Amino acid sequence: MNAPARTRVAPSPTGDPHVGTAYMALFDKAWAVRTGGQFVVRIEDTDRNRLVAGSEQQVYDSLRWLSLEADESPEVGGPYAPYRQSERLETYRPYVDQLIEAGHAYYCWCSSERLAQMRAEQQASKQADTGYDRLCLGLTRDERAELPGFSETPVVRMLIPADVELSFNDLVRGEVRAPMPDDQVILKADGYPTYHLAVVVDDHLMQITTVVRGEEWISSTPKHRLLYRWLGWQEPEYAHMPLLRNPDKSKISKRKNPAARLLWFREQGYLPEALRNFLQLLAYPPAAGEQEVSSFDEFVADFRWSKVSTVGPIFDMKKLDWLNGVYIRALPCDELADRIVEFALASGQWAEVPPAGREIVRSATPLIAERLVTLADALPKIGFLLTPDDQLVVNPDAVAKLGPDAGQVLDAASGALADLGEWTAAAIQEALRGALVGGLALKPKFAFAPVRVAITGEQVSPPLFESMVILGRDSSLSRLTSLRAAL
RNA sequence: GGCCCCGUAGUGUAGUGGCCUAGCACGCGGCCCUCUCAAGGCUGUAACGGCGGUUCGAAUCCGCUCGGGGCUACCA
Repeated sequence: MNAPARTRVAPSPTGDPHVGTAYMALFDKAWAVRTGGQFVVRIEDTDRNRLVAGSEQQVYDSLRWLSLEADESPEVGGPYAPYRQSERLETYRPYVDQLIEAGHAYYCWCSSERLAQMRAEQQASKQADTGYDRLCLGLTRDERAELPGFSETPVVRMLIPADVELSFNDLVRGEVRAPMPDDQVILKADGYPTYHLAVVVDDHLMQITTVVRGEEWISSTPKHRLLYRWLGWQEPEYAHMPLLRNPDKSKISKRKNPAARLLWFREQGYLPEALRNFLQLLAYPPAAGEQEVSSFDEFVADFRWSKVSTVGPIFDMKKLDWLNGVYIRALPCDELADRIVEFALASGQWAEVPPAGREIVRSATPLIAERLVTLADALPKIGFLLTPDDQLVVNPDAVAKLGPDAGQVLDAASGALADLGEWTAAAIQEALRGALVGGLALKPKFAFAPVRVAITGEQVSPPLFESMVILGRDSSLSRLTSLRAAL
């Protein structure tokens, strides 16, 4: 058994929460729960230029929506607060000074213009190593000021030794080699730390034992390990997850893929448990004989890092649709009905719950549960039940496809139903079968089509007889009559 | 350009030298069921990027090659 792990997800509040945040959080949380540890949310807001108001709250809301609540976060607090990097600024500075004093870091006054020019030249000359050229290394401010490309406010850079260790062990991939780093900036001119410094200091101070992050960080890991060593701290374990992809195989992005926005799934009417299962599947394929549909508890019970995939998966929406259907069908009908109502309100399908709306949704949900892909599909399917008879819109295409005997069928149906003793699905079916299939010698498929169009306005609908029960006898007869008159 | 990660059907994958004439799921096609559409049942389709090794034997090991991705910021 493993020691209790502390894991963390560290989103940047730079817009709508990214689906990758939930993806990482799922694996973070799974490992924390598995080992009896804690899952922490830390907000990485050191990039002041890209901050977006409200984005942080959306992170908490969407993680809660997915049942991936943090044990510690800026929202709920915790023993290692503050959990927001912008509130930890004074925390980082002493370590920077310590590194400078020890000769592991140095000031750099190069202007961004000079840096850009240097990079361009390196590109043009197709030089092998493209890192910072160390112009400022060993110089005082005044010495450096004599040289071109000077900027008054310095940054602090790491002094990467030539023998930096490039290999490390990864929980998912085993032994991994990373590229040679350059003299990375760790403290920006505005006094904010870069990710590299902040992540190491915070992870250490917050006692994070297992760093779960995207594959794109593999190349930065040697820098982080160097900082741990210089600061005399114990390193965490690393788990680099495969990157989610767009259909064109590039790293998933909001520009190319609406599903890169975590909120998109909620807006589309996906169930959080289905999305959670889907995200799990992307990086944690079932072994032979195992099920794809699995709960979070089952996921946790079985969890092993070695089972995590190393290949970046492309989002397969068809699979998500299928999974969502599986979860919808597994929900108790009353709960599904409540979620449909909730979704209708949240999405704007309904401004408010119409009279009898909730009851109608409840009684109609059993009829449509197995016909739904998302919650968004529900209301359109039962709109005819929520519409007053005189406002029912009958689709002209549906009418056009009816046979020439439609009028006769409707008359016979009305006749059979007018004096029906009990208004139940079974009784309605029996009466209509007798009158149409038996009486008019029609095939069931053609016998019921005109009735369906009259009742629902469409060619395709939830089960007809059950729908008529919900609608009631008066409405049903009135609709049969209206279509008869309109033919 | 340099370094790193990855490469099984349309998609996600199982597979760690013989059990693989390559399994599963989604998708797609067919049939059954059936008041439409779904759901469900049965069934079909389709893949080891390429080339060389190692071996009695390779999807599995090695080399090269091709392809995709990532990093190469005072972004994370």
